[in-house]
Amino acid sequence: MPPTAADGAAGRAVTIHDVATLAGVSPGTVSKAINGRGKLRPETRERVLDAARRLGFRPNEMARGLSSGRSFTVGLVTTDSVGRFSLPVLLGAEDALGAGRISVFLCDTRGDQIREQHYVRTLLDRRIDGLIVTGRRTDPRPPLRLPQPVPVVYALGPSTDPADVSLVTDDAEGARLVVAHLLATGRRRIAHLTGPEHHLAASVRAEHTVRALREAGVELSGGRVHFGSWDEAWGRQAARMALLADPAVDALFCGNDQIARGAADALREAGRRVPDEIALVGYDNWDVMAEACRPTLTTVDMNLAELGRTAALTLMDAIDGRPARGVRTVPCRLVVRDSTGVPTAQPRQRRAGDGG
Amino acid sequence: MPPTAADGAAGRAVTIHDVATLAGVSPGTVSKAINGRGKLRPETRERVLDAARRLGFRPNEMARGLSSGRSFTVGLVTTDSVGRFSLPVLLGAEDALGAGRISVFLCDTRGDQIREQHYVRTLLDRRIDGLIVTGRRTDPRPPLRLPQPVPVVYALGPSTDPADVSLVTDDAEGARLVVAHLLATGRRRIAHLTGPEHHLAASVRAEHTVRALREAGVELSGGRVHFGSWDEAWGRQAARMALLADPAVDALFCGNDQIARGAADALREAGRRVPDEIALVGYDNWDVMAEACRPTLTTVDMNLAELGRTAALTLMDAIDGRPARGVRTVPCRLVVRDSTGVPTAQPRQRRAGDGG
DNA sequence: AAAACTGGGGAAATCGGTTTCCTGCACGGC
DNA sequence: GCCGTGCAGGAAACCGATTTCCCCAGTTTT
Repeated sequence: MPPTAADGAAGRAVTIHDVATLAGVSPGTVSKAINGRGKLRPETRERVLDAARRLGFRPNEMARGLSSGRSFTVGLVTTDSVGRFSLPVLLGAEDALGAGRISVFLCDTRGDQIREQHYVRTLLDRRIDGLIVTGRRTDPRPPLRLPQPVPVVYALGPSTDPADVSLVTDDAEGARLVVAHLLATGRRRIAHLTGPEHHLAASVRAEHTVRALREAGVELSGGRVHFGSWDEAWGRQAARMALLADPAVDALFCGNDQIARGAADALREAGRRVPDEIALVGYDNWDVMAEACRPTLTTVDMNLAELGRTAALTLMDAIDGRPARGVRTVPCRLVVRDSTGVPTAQPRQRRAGDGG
Repeated sequence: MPPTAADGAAGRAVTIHDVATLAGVSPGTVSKAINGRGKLRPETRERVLDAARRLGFRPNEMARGLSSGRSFTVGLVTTDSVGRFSLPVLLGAEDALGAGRISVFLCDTRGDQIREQHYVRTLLDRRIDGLIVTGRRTDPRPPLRLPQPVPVVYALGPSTDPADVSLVTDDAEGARLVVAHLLATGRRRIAHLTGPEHHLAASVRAEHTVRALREAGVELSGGRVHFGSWDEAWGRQAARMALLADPAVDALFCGNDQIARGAADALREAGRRVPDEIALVGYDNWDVMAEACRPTLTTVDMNLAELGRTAALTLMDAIDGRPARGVRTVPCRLVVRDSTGVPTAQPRQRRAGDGG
């Protein structure tokens, strides 16, 4: 007795052979009917498809992959645990790949080289069609050691090998956007508070901030960038330093949203009104920080999901025989909220009991 | 010419047949040698293994899965996008599964029923051995509609079907831990500020908070739970309400870390010193909130990674023929930081410039 | 010395599809 | 009426492993 659509727990899964029997044709013909290959009478094709439908036939992807040589799977390797930055990239990639009927193997190496190597072997054993590697932020990483050549795309953290293709955020553009916005809203004494100088993200943003200001004929408030760490405590401290260095400072551009939030607290405690007396800008558009900040925070969104999507598309191109190389940037965008409101404007949406 | 370990880009992958040829045996014998099955002379086995090593042979997992009927893969479906809570669960599960030589397909349904159904079909087509489903928080969800029976474990958000097995956090224990800690450190007028009443997490924690207090012969400060939303703005507002309702309140137990953080800000602005005059407790142990809070926040850690690991182990048991059923809780733990320091103690670690 | 074991390893079926090659049939042209 | 043509679909090889079955040689048993 051949399985039926309603066999449920009872029988084994429906195979192409069952469909062939029901339709009164050979398995090969079923394959052709389903995949639209070969020459078949429309009537036959319809009969086969109907049989497949009646049995609830779903082709075994492992068997299919075995003969076709393509598994329609890719590996998603996050070298440095999945975090706040890699997660959106991951999801963006998974989204785009899913649309391309490709399934995703998730591998979290927790920053362990041994584990990374192990995962790569495992993925190759499963005959993945390609690999996406996300690293930490923008700092480059050595390329994956691959026993066999496989299409790879690096996302977020680029490969040090220029022959590889990498997708990164455009921190230079982000800094320029912020500076342009601050200048356009009338700020002239702009300070920059950011993370550790040895982080590429911090140094690149700082460099382009200074450059953009200089091109506009403006000098950095306080004369130097305040490098520190990425947390709120540093934001509070750095804001106080900036006020001390230049009491007339009228804007703080922070290297991330946490620093900005710390700065917001320090400014409030120092009695400086944001945005009336001083504007505040963050980076990352991390909703819980940007929305909880008082006032809500103007910040740069790096479009990480878009970066992930682009990485997936780039990978699919490479799998289809159109490889790419080099480092490519994904545009970011400025998200304007209350912390850079036009200075003369009154604070908007002052919620009951939400005293600044 | 058979492929060698160093064939790299040139040739096709090394197959069991290549190994057989090099070792001078049949493919079947190679399989036995590698998997430790059948009867082989030690000398033959060694010769085969050596040949495999020399060629860098790695068995094709798709072929292996086809004959064995097991794919050694599982699907990880997050019904409601991957977020702050589901991510640690995911990673914990992936960790445990990886240790069991099982690879993980990641599927993010973004809360879309259609997409969920699509993913389930796709995963079944790939002949996954089992499924883990993570939902949003503790609120139950209808079970997955499965065309074929497959082992499933629900994590974080339980299934409404008691025949399924679900793993959830132990919110009752969390509330009891907090109350016990507050009472033990001498607090007696304890208020509870939390999220929307219709969220199970909020109502369960509230219920057990009240119950634990009552069992200790203490009434809730203000006489009622302050339900609201999960954000900082509500935390600020609710804290002010709690102070108004009971000016002598000496502890605020908050339903999550964001509410607690908002409360911390409101308390500071109201001139109440934490923890000297009033203790503050959060829930979730979300590091960026708990560590950035002034003072650092005592909170409940739900052990979400552990929950994910347990879900994976439960699933592997089910796959091996030992199914489970019912809702199981994973113990949580209290993380004590400065916000509940013994009232008489001086604030510790007063960092330079970090005025409270 | 014949019969019965036993250990070692090969041949071939199998998993579930895909794809190539080939055949049978109907049709058209001469 | 015969031959070439083309269409529809079948047979079988193949993808890369696993596993059963079987055979052969050497050893033990009677």
